[in-house]
Amino acid sequence: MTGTWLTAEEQRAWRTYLRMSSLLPAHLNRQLQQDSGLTLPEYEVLVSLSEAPERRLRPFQICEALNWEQSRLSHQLTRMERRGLIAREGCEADGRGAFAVLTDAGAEAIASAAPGHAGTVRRLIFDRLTGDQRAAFEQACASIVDALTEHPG
Amino acid sequence: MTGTWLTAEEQRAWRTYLRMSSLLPAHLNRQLQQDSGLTLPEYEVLVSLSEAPERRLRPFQICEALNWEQSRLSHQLTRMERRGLIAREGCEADGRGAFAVLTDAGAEAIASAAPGHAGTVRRLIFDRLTGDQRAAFEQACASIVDALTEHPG
DNA sequence: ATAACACTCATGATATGTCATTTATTCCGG
DNA sequence: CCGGAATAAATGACATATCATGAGTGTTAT
Repeated sequence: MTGTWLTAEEQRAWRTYLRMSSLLPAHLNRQLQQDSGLTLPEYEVLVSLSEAPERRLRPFQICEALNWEQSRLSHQLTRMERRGLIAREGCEADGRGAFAVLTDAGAEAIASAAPGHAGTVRRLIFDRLTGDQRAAFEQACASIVDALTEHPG
Repeated sequence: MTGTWLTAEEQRAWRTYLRMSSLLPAHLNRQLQQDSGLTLPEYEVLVSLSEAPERRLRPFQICEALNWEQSRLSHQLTRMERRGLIAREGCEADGRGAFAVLTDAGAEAIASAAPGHAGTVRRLIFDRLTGDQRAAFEQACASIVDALTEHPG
């Protein structure tokens, strides 16, 4: 279906990407886990909340921000609530809704984890790319995101 | 730890990447699942085997090819064996070892899934990148892979 | 008003991934 | 040879992700 195969260059690029996409999250996850006891998904949720007004967001907003499935987030919030990183509150404006709120412990955790994580990202990635490369990389990622979000089907 | 934060441009690039890295595998996985009943991990294992001499590889070779953890592969092979996609055989040359062998059903599955998958990858990614962008993207991925594999620590 | 539909979120079952440990074998220095 | 270290692979316990579904609430057209 859909015609042609990938060219040799495309194949090579694609496999390089696959390799990277397998190694990078695993590495980041371990760095984070060892240095601060947080997992990468936890970190991402905490970042979202820490940047939100009043340290709180509706779950569906977190889903949009992170491009997660609703159910994944719900389970994740349950675990994070159990660990004291966030709390759940009801939403007065919308009876269906809820809020995920950053606890003090969560704020502390993200504050202490962020520098090490950011440093790792910078060292692994941005220190090794020229400005042009960084721009091209971002552009490529943006194109792919567009392709995935533009036509809903 | 490790000093400076990310610049605004780096942040933006990084978040774009994160967005892409969340959307792309999910999309590919669904396309594959719906069109051919295979999951992305299954597909990757089958590709490795289908390219190997005699359609067989030692598990540790698959791990190297895919950068997977050994235990993940072992569980995956168990599931794929149960589904009839691969078979396990002993290794005469090395008593500890084993072989994962592509079955006829596995070969059929990968053959029928590959064109659709490749087409999706091309359409989502390579059709939208100029040659320069593709090269820059590959280069960026390669740099990251280097960073992650060079110094074992 | 109210019925049909859409939205928000949670849950349970299942699939998948990770970590620590175990078993069996090979490799290598004495 | 032989004993200790390293390698190959599997396993069980647990963490996480996905899928299908359900319960409760809002929204809208008639």
